[in-house]
Amino acid sequence: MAQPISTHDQKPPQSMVPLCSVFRRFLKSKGLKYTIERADVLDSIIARDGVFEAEELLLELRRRGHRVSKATTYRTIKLLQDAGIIVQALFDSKQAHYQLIYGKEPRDHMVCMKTGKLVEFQSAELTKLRNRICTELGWSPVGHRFQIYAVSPEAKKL
Amino acid sequence: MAQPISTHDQKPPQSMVPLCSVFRRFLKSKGLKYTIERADVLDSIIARDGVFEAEELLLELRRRGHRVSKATTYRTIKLLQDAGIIVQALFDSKQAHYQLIYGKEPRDHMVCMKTGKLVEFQSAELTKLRNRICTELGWSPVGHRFQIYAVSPEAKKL
DNA sequence: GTCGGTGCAAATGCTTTGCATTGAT
DNA sequence: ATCAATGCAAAGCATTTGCACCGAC
Repeated sequence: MAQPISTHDQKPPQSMVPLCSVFRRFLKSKGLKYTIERADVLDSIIARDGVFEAEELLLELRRRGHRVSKATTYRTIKLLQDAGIIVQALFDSKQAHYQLIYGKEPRDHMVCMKTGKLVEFQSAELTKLRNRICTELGWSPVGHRFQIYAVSPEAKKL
Repeated sequence: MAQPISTHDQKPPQSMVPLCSVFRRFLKSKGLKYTIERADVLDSIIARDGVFEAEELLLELRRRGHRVSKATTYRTIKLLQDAGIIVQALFDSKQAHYQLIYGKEPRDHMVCMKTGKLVEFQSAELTKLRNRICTELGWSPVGHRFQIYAVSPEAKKL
């Protein structure tokens, strides 16, 4: 039912069209340009494949030898949201967390209250429930965010 | 199944013990004091009964003729979170939203993508699903946050 | 060659904190 | 009387923005 997803031992299901093309097409449709900096930001996001925050992304960019300013990184994050490639995933109010969603199944999160461990999972049942709730109330579902706060098996042993 | 909740036309199910006592007891257990300001903040939160943000709470306090500083309001919000009386409900990364939870059933949220309309609802099925997902993965559920992004019936007509 | 893009540093806006004063127990 | 709480204003931090220069189309 709920499928846990390791962020490390499996490749994400990529859509046929590479992400950079999707982004480039989006930019062109808005009369915007596909620059090296924007490509570098997207590359680093793909490299992290999962949940990330702005500061981490900056570090990843530096690690890969890319010299993109903080301002441009934030500006690109915003564009990628508009393009529907990433979305915000809020865990706390301190800072925004984002996740790559284009060409992926919706992923929900389970956070350990003791260790902070984060596990992503998918649940088709949840999506069905969401759609049912919307229909009952006359709304049209667009998306959702589901976060479970729990104690992980490892933390229980501590 | 999913029960929509109007925030206006019904009293919240209050627990037997008044909230102020719960708070006072919490403070005492921590060697902290129950001050007029803290009581005023809690009163205003109860008056709003639902989701609120810090700035709104300040306004509610002023409306009721209470003179509580911004600093104290934020400090009290933090204490109320520690006491398990309110929790954060994140809708966007701009600012924190909080909701009163003590003595209430867990409430989830449906936000209209077009009008920003917010509806709270309860779904026992969701909680059951949450528990099932946790059990399957060996975790112990503590709480959850579920937000549906959708288009409301009124917005569809626009 | 033209706009839009970039980096920098300054500005924002929510939230937190240091400090002198006030007040609950 | 004591020790924490308050209010104010200043500080923090993530994020945004103004502006002069740069570069993709």
